[in-house]
Amino acid sequence: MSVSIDNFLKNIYLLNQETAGAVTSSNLAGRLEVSVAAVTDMARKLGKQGLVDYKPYKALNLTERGNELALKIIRKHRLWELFLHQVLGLDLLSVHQEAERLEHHTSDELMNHISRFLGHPDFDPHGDPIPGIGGDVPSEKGVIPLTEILENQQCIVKKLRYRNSETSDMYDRYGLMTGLVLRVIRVFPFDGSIEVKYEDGSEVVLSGKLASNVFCVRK
Amino acid sequence: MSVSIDNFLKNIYLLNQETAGAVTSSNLAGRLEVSVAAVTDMARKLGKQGLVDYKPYKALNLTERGNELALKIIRKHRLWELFLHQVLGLDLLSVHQEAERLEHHTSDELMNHISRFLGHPDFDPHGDPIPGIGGDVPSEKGVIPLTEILENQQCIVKKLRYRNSETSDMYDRYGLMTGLVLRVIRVFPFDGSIEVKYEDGSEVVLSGKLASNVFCVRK
DNA sequence: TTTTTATTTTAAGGTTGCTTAAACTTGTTA
DNA sequence: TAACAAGTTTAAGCAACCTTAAAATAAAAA
Repeated sequence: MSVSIDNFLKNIYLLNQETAGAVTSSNLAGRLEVSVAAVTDMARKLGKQGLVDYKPYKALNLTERGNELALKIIRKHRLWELFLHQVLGLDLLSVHQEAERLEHHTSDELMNHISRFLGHPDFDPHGDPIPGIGGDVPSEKGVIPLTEILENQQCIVKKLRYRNSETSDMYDRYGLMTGLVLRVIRVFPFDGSIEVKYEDGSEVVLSGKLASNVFCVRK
Repeated sequence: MSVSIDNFLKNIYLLNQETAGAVTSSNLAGRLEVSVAAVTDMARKLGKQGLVDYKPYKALNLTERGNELALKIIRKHRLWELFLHQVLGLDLLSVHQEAERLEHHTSDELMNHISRFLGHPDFDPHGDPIPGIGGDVPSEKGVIPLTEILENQQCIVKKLRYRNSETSDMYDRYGLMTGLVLRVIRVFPFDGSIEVKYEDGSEVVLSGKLASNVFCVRK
């Protein structure tokens, strides 16, 4: 299984999750940073191999086998992230970049060693679920965007979406991290921004866009 | 830097060390498991890039820059080996196979984290020296083959050469590992085999060939 | 319904790292 | 010294994965 195929399958899966909609060639091409033609080629090829359900001009879907492979890669990615963060102390941004490469070059055996070392964890340091060996994805029941928390309710941050250099800076600026306890003070309908209070008593206003990427459970 | 180039440089370095002689295209081809023609191609290409000193029909040598790169890869390989063995408990054979892939996909930064985590070690679990960030190779002064130890002398095993499924089985069979203390009881000049005594009092005879791959320091 | 626009596919071609087979060097042997 | 054997290089070609540009299709607007 080549790195290209790995990434192709993985990103169909992720794109499907994130947008909850049809995965198009151009979406995927943008995400993989290759031409749309390259996506068509690969889709047809993996269609023949029974990993992707490919019909010309139609949305891309994984077959059951394709899904299994995608989950395997994602398992490796997220276990590496947690390991590098927890054991070696890498920051959340580096952790993603390293995992992005290591995930393709790690045997199932090594990954299981790492999983055992970590106590078979369910979530990575970004709050994303780590698929099990059998492909079962830990449930994120009750995890909702911060924007759905009502005024005066408390919640615990579970997940910060889309970690990249831009969002990472924002998260750091506001001290947002998984496990943080917040109370929603006010919601401003005007622009969707949300005023929250930290446990230490300090208060800040988060933009609606930022808040929609912060996921939490009600307390 | 591609995996192929990494491996090309690394194996010129290692072959040079091991045979202490000229590295030929066919030697290298055998080791890399590619055709001789592929080696010629790559040699010419890396010659142009200033990483290999290439002259047609002559032995292959690394330039200074090529040497630096080779040492960087070897550093990564050996740090991974030690880490996987010491921290995750993988056996010495798996450790090599995993490192063989991970070495090409690990950033310098991650490697430095691992090195720090391990306390900047000097030797990997096979007893091979781990090059430093600056490319300095820890000295193996006083490390000699077991065949050079005289009768009735004691020594400490420092290194078991050529770990593969064949040798590994032998090493396991005789309980040979780095750190082991041995006393040479008798040398049989007939076939070069050597009788040794373990610390627990048990005695075995090692073949001359096996003994020549066991390296140690006098005690 | 026809036309326009956006998206997708096809076609042709490039690069990398490999292959086999033929041609060529080199060094040794007769 | 001529010829041979071993080893090396060159030549031609292949597969994977990508590119750009032209052709085809689908979906939306007129």
